[in-house]
Amino acid sequence: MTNPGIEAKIPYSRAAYWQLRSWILDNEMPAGYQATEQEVASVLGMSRTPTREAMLRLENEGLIELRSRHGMRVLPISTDDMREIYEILTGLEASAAASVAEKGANETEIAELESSVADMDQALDNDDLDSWMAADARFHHLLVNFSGNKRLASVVDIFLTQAARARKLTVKLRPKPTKSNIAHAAVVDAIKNRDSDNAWQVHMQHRKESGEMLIGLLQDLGFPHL
Amino acid sequence: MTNPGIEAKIPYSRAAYWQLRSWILDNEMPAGYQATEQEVASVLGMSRTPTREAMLRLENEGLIELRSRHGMRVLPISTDDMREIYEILTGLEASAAASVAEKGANETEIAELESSVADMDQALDNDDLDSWMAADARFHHLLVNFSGNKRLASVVDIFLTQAARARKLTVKLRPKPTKSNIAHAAVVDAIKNRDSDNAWQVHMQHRKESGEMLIGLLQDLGFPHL
DNA sequence: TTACGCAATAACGTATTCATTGTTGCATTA
DNA sequence: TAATGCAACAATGAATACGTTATTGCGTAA
Repeated sequence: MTNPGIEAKIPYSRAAYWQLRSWILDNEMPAGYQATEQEVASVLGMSRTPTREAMLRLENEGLIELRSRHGMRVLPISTDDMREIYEILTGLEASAAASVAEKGANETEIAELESSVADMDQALDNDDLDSWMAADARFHHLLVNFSGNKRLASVVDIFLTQAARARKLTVKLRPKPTKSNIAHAAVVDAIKNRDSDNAWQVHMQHRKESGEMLIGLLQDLGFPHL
Repeated sequence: MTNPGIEAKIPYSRAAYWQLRSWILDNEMPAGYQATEQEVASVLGMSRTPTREAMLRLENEGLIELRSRHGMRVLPISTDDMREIYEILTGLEASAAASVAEKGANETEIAELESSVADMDQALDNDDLDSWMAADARFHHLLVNFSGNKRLASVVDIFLTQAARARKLTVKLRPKPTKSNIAHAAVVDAIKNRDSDNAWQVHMQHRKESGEMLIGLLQDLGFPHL
């Protein structure tokens, strides 16, 4: 009735993928959660075929593990895993920052970046860590997208997703991320000045530090994994 | 009879994946090749189910595209694609080089790196570009593996694979890659000196240059894609 | 001749079926 | 009690079956 003709029918396999993904990221399927294909299929209300397809994709993206005869298992994230992930993100996002600075960003793009930095500042003033996390995510997202490199954006997204659960756990425990805001503002400045070396340098330093901070936190708090 | 008990039975889906992958990389299924699921399954001598699984994986890895009702299509690689891929490889491999230099490599590892550089030198003396390409690949492979970052190694591998066909096409046409050998040797030196900044710098510069050279070649030779 | 519409077809997405094989639990034995 | 062997079971990997729907080809009309 509504939307006559624009029936965007989503295939079951895709629906299964998004549903499982969101359950995992929301910790409704926490790290270590295990279930057979049939169990998952039943929960999703479909057959094993599209379920399997979704699980294969999630395995490729590093969120779950498939062990024959044991079904899927939601992967825990150890501090070593986080180290790997942050090393990758550091390299890739720094590339993106340099690339954006080199080719230059238009006014709209600059405005969007600045607006996300402003949101981060405001969130910090309000001690609103949820908003801060959202604005921070937006900044990183914009940055890699403005690089114009679709593959890069997609890889970064995959690893951000892998790290998402751990970040969610620690954001409340970390010191006020004042430095992050400053670093982001500096990256925007470098982009405005078309100074790609500086953009690279600043962003890399920022990612390195925040990665080390996060890993330190996880270790101190005794999260060997998850 | 032979190998009693150690029957390493490969699942059809995995066999299909490797078979298709090798056909694509060897250009037996050239860019643009198109076939339905049923056709591919018939060629592989199995049903659509494991075939489909293999195709999904190849799609995730960026080698083919799946279009409903049209089957799979081997993706062409345009110069823009190569630009994206090389930008990613530059960032990631430079990270790896820095990481290896920072944590240090043991004698065996150094020896392996040096041996691959030596092979590259020898291949160059003999004008044997196939051997050169193999030794070059080995160097890059060793480098990312010695970083100890499994995720990084695996992502690099995926993008190297995407670029493989284009590189194969151009290696015979490019100028003698003397600079590559020098750069690789310099990276090894930086690793030996535990100079991570230098390793980063040299490797990044090398990747940037060879990427630009390759893209220039593709453009000059009028390969808009493939 | 070109555009349009309809019917036949073919391909996919999903469900179901089936054989194979690893796992689990229990009974037996040292 | 702990270890071993066997039988029942359960989960997967693969094949097949089936309904839906986009595409293609042909005939008709402008």
